[in-house]
Amino acid sequence: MVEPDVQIDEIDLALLRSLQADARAPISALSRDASVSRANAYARLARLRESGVIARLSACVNPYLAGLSLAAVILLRATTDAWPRWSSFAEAFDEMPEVEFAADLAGEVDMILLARFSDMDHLRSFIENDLRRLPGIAGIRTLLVLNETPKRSWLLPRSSRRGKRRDRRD
Amino acid sequence: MVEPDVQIDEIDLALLRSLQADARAPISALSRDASVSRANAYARLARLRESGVIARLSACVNPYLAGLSLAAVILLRATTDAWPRWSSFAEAFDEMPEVEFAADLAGEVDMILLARFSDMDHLRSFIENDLRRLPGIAGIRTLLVLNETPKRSWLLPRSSRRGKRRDRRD
DNA sequence: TTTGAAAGAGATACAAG
DNA sequence: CTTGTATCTCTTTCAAA
Repeated sequence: MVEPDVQIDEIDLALLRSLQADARAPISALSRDASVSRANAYARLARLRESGVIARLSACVNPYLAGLSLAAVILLRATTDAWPRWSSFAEAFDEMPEVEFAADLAGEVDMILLARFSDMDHLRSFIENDLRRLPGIAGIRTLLVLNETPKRSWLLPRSSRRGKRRDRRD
Repeated sequence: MVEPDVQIDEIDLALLRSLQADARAPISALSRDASVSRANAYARLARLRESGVIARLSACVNPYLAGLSLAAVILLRATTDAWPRWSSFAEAFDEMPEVEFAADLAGEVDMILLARFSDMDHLRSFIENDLRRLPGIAGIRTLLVLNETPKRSWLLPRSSRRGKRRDRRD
C-alpha cells in the first residue's frame, strides 16, 4: 500500500495490458504491440518490475477445475477493542490457504474475505476452527457465491478516464 | 463454472504452484521442482492449459502503483423481478473496466463487486453513471477498502485437507 | 516415463546510429 | 530511443532406452 513516485505512461500501460493477456509473450511481441523498440520495452519492463508495478507473473488457475468448487464471501465485524489491529488480522488471513482475498473496510462491515473450499464440510470447519478462534472477531456473516465473473485480472485505466478530472497530483 | 472431469494429482499441483509463483519460469525448472522429467512436465502443462485449469498466464499489476489508488467493495440488492438474471448483470459488469470481481451471492446480499478507481470523483461517477443506471438494482451499499492483503493468487489445496474428510467423490 | 539430441525462437547485453 | 548483432538459454519435437 505504498504510494511512491512511479510514472506510468501510455506505452507502459500498453505493455502491462499485453503482459496481462499473456505473461509469456515474447518481448518482441510486446514491443511491437506497444509500438516501441525491443530495447525500450525491455528497459521499461525491468523498471515496472523493480518498482513493483508488476508484482509478479502468475498462472491464473480456475479454482472450480482445481478442486475448490465452493466459494464464499465472508463479512466480518471486529470487536471495538480489536479495531486498530488490521495488521494482526491480515497476518492470520495470510496463513489461511482458503482465503484468496482479505480487506479492511470502512462502513457497516469491518472486514471482508473471499475464500474457497473443496466442499461444505471444508467451509464449515474453516468457520468453526479458523475464524471463530480468531480473537477480536465479533460477527461473521457468510454469503455463498452462486456465480462469479471469470475473475478478470482487471483492466487498466485508459489514458483519460471517463468523467471529468481536473489534474493529477501523483 | 463448468464442472468437468479433470483429474489433478500432486505433481500437477506442484507445477501449478510453481507457475503461480513465476509464470515465466522455464519448464526445466518447473519439472525439477515437481520432480518429473521435462517431457512429463511439458505434457502436463499442455493438458492443464487445454482443460482450462490454467486459465491464462498473466501479470499481476499493483493497482495502487498503477494509478488506481482507491478500491471499494460494493454490495448490491436486486429487485425481485430482476432476480433470476445474473447473466445480464454479469455482462454489464464485464463492460465496466473498474470492476475487478463480481459475484452473485446467496444471502442477505444479492451481488458483490470489487472495483477500483483513480479517485473519489471516479468512484462517484461510477456509482451515479454506471451502477444507478443499471435496471434491476434495488440497493447499493459502498464500502471503502482501507487496506487489503497483497491479493494472493490463492494457494492450492494440499493433498489431504485440514480437518476430516471421509471420501472424495470428484 | 525418462533421457538425449537438435533446430528454431527468444532473452539479454551491448555497440553504433 | 532505435537498429543490429552476438551469445546463451529455452522451447518444442522426436527418437531411443
